[in-house]
Amino acid sequence: MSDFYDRVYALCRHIPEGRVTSYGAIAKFLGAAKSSRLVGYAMNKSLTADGVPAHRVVNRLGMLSGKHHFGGSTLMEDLLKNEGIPVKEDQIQNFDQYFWDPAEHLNPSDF
DNA sequence: AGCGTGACGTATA
DNA sequence: TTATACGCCACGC
Repeated sequence: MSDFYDRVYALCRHIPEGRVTSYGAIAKFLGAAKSSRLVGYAMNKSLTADGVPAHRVVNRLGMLSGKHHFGGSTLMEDLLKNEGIPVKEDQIQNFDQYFWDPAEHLNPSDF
């Protein structure tokens, strides 16, 4: 397992309940701002790993782009709603209000 | 070993 | 302003 993935997983575990972040924010925080796709790829793998709240990670528009990978059901949506995050039409409402920026809450030296 | 792919994001037209 | 193009890099075939 590559270091990059480990870092992504570690970071995701730091996402507080009821909050979400974006692939780009994660990539940027990990120093791979141009590799946001890799973050998404890593999340895909994380579906099989536990301790990684993949449902709290969405694209920069707050859209549930990965919902299709959650078994094809409304699981992701339910999980988010369950944490108090309003989701409608595969999109988080008031996204900026729930957005959680790792750079503002985590210590880069931990990674 | 090489090629295509992808839960994104930014840059152009 | 909306639509398309391209870069990015690890992974699977």
